[in-house]
Amino acid sequence: MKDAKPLAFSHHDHGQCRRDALDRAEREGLRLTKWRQKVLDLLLEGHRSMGAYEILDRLRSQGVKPQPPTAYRALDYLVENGLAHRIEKLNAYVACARPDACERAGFIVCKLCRTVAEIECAPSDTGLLKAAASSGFNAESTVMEIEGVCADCQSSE
Amino acid sequence: MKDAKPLAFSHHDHGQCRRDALDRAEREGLRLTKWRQKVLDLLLEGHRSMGAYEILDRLRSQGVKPQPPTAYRALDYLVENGLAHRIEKLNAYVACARPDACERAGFIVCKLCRTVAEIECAPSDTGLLKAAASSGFNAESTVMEIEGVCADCQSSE
DNA sequence: CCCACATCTGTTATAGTGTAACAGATACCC
DNA sequence: GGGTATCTGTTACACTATAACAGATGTGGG
Repeated sequence: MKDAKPLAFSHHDHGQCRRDALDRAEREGLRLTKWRQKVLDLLLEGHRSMGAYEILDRLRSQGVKPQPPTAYRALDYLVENGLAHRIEKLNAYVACARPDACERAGFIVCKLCRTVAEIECAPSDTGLLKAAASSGFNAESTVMEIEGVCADCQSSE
Repeated sequence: MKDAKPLAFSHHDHGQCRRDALDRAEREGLRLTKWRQKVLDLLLEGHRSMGAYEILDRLRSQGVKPQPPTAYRALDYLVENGLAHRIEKLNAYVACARPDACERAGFIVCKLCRTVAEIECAPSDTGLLKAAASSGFNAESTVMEIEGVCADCQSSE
């Protein structure tokens, strides 16, 4: 069964996640400038989502002093180009974990540790889309998130 | 076909929507205090979502001068008790349009006029839930939203 | 009735999230 | 090498949301 254990919540070769993301950026000729690279690096540390101001703090602890727009610009670019996703429930951002299928992504979000598992959702998962289409609605983006508490956080409560 | 035309995007007896919501509040013995009543009334004017500060402005134009916590308290109560929903994509709130089935609700959200159609999503719509359960994740809430432009706003662009 | 308790309201202040606007620097391409 | 597009730095501000505490109101039991 596919996705029996969402990646984020099981042990895996995370270095591979990182390489996949960087490979993809190169294949698609994306311009990873200084800030974009730094922000992506932070997000790729794991499958934990980070708020824009947490990212800013981390950048500042590296000796540079960027302002909020710097972080938001980098995040906007990464999201627009599929290297990251925004988690609406948390007002936070997470690296894309499925460069191959980052459209139709759904997210399992632990509200305690902010870890995010990215799941590929089949088109049939979105009865909403049919209802939208039937009324002439032009769909542009979808949000599918489940929020709760992951197994690790449950056992350490 | 059910939901062939989402309610919010078609002409309908909106008075009935309003009565359904108020009936439900009474059946469940919910305490609709002054502010909760006022805020619910505003949301029930239509199927348009409103931000907390838009609600505040509307309340203030009625002669009273509530502060932000007043609006947020009323909204929190309405959401917790199923009389309203929060739309994450818009940081906004909308009256519940399906008092009979407001769990498992999904939303079709016009980003221009902020109208929101509420759709009942079958359990099968959430392959995410299976993936979550398989990793011992304890799901507490779900977000399902499609954002785009409704037929009306497309034709008047 | 009236007391005790829970709930709701009023108020101040502040935290957290996100953008507008504009000037200056850098990369890219012909 | 010059013109264009893109990216960066900076200031200031807008929007969203909550903490904390005092006071008012409602509710049920004796």
